[in-house]
Amino acid sequence: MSRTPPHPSREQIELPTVLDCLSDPIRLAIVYQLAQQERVSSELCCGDFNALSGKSNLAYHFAKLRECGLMQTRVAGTNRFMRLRREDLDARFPGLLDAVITSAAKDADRLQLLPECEVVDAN
Amino acid sequence: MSRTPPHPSREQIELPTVLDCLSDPIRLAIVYQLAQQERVSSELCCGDFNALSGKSNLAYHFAKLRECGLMQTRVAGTNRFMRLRREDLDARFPGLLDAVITSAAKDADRLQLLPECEVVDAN
DNA sequence: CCCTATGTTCAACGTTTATTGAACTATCAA
DNA sequence: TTGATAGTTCAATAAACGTTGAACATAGGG
Repeated sequence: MSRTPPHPSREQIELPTVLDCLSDPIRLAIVYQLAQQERVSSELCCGDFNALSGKSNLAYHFAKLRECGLMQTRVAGTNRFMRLRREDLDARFPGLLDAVITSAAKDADRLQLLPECEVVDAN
Repeated sequence: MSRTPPHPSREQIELPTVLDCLSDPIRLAIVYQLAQQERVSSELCCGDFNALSGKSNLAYHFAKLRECGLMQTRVAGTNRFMRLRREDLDARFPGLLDAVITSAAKDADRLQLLPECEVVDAN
């Protein structure tokens, strides 16, 4: 349980897989929360998402997000820290991640996302 | 079989549903093809997608695309003409559709999309 | 060393999904 | 009216998906 799990290379990241990953409400909430955390340029660990679902269900969604290339997992002691693969995603699919985050932010209440911070555009 | 099928209103269009719809390779190809057609400001009918799959399978995907709000279906005689709901989508999710189309265009060969026209950015 | 905290893995389950072919409906043209 | 064309609907099937709880692995603190 201590080794870094496998990640796809930048070129292996596929559009349909990424979209499918983002289409699940729980995973979208995870990505949204990671995007908020980007502003503080820091990572989050599994426990920070406990509000979203049970531990084992979250582990399932974390694996999907990692395998599709949306996020990086770093193992540190008994914790796993994760962050968005912003650079790789922007290189492969320019503007996509930002459009998704912005759209999610607009619908934050409908999607039951944490308000967390102020949002760019009011509508 | 002659009445216009139901479409969601602009406000009823949901982000996860749209992303899920776009995550299927056949539906992504349909949307991509409709986006190419936008340049000629014209519509396409079901038969124009016969290269992608069988008729009944296409009808299934058309229904999904319509129900999630990605496209409009107009009935004319024995034909159904469709177009992207560009305005509604841009209003709800600014930049999202363009980012998806651009990303798909970059991966056109990998996604087995028709080359159709020239593409904005080479990479 | 034990105990606790953090996460993963596994088997089980019920649900949804994409795909098929056959049957059907509707429109148009001869 | 007959036939062809365009597309939908239905039932069936196999695969994938999300969720659960129990068992497991690992690391750190007393």
